[in-house]
Amino acid sequence: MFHSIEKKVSSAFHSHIQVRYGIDLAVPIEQPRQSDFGEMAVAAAFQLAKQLRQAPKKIAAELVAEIAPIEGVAAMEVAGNGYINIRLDRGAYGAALLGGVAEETVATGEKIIVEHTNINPNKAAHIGHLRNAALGDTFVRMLRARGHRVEVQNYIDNTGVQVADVVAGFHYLEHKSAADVRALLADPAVRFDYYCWDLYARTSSYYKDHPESLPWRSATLHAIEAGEGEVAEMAHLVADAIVQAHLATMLRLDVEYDVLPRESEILHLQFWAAAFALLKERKAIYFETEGKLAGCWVMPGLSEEGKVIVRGDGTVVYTGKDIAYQLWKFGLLGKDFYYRPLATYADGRVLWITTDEPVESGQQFGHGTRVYNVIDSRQSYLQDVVEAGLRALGFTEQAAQSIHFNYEMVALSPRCCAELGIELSEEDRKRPYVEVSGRKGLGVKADDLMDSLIAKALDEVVSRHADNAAEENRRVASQIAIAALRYFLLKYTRNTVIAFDLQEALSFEGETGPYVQYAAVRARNILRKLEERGERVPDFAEELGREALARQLQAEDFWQVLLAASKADSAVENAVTAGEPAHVARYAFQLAQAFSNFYQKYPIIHEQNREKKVFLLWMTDFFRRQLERTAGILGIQIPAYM
RNA sequence: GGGCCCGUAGCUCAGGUGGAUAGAGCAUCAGCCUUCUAAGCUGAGGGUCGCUGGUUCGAGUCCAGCCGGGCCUACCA
Repeated sequence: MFHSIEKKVSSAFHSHIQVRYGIDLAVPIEQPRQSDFGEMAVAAAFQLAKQLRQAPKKIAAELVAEIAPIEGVAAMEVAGNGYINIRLDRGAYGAALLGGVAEETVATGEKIIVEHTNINPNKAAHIGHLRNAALGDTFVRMLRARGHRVEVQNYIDNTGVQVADVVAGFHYLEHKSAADVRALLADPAVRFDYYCWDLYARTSSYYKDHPESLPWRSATLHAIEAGEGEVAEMAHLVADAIVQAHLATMLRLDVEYDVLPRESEILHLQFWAAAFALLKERKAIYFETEGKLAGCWVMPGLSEEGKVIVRGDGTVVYTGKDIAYQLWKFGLLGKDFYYRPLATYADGRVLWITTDEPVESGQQFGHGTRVYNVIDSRQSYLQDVVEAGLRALGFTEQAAQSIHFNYEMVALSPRCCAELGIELSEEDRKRPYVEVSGRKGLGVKADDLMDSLIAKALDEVVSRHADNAAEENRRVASQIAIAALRYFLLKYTRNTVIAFDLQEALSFEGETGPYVQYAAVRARNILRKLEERGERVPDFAEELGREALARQLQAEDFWQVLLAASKADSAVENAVTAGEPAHVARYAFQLAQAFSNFYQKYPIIHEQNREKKVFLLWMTDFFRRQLERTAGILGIQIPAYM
């Protein structure tokens, strides 16, 4: 609602300025500094002042006097040195909200692909992966809330070095066969993703201490790329099992996907071969014959020595396969995967996975017009290489639509490491924070963190609702824990390094997910209590006319609170434009805060005046809906009680 | 050496394309539960927006140069 008036005001000013002064000026709508200045502010007079060489104040006065009335706007006034403050017609605004005037969405034909999570399937997920998934999933929800068509892809790098290292660990260090790995998988006492977590760290450190063993890696990679034999079979076992573990972990956070494109198919279905041929043909890469990169295919330009795409031993680096994948996402490769269903989510949506066996699934994925790759900032260089690859192939438009949705890493503070019993080197102890490293086995596992959060939440829930069924309490505790975790991961803007702090992550008070949930639960309780007392929730449209609304909304408190609640669409739209899920989180918190205030200050059920009571109930209901919707965009559920 | 990012209250962080008196949470202190759930609310203290210049009517925000920190610059991702 607020958003559509904003747009109306902006375009009214834009066209008036165009006609009156012949200037094409984008007119942003600002928030006045103080709420008693009005609901919107326009600073266009300052911009015009430069071009017209007149005082801003004079121009502002002219604009206010000459512009035609705008629907929904009650008054405009010049303030300060040339601000134009705008006051809305409160009764009309309330009536429109009550009438449920539909918010227009931006339905374009565009298909947006968001790739996120993308964890190497060789070990349990850690806190850093959770940030990726929370950001990606929330951004998807934001886009969908604005009416965009979005496809969620989670790329599975099942033929890369990281999988190879775990397989090499099984094969060379533990002398295990495929049958042994199978037995391990079947053993209920073994948590396979945790087992691999340790094995991966062990193998990595073995390579470090015994560089002469590095040929193991190359041999393993070759075997995996060839796709045949014992080693390749082990790689499949490991990757498939870990993918299942990751999906389960992410599902705890309500993160779901549409399709899992796998790197093995990129190789087997000759995606890479096709991309390789294209890269060679268009001279985007060259074969190095001398120097230390002799024998490699190299893409020049981005760093001093160029980026190796094909190694001296003939295997492809991840970035090479990523170029092929990126081409496919845009439908530029002229090749396609086959798909088979992997799982069905609770709402009936099917998760598909790629396969190299020709099957007619009737599914089509890819062919996006815009692609967001949710990948941490450390990989900016690699993402630049992928983009440069597209450009070198002549796909400049698609290169421009390839968006690296980057974010800073999650790190651990030395204090946090101490609390978690993680030993640090002398050097690391002096740092402000230490990188999470799967290679070093250094990090907080996602499932462990969620378990701690749930245990803590359960304590709180049981202390308040000891009488409720244990199962109910567990469900509520889990919803609270997930809300706390998602909010914690989302409240930082993308380019802030999160120095993970256990105390802060475990907090359920202040600016947290549970605070938002609590406000929504209270709003629901009011409506529930009303019915428990034998009263009915009124027919708001019936009882609250425009005059009544105008009367009630004269109270500044009520008006401000309603205004805040009505800005959900505006907040989400701005957050989409900024590419910043943190903005939605902040809005949700502010909304909850406004309601908590309102709740504290005004008894609703006990209000004696009928009109006021109905009005307060309507406000409560409207708040509840907006809060639930916004929380939903953050992937936060509202528990039945708290 | 080159590229990207960060520096704002004791701590952790927000501060749309420059604009009105720099904000929030935590922590600290003082209050509020016989009244819709205290995971809450009210109030207080707390700031040289890293430093120095520049652009401008106006700079936390833009530009330059410093200082401090992080990441990348791999035939790992």
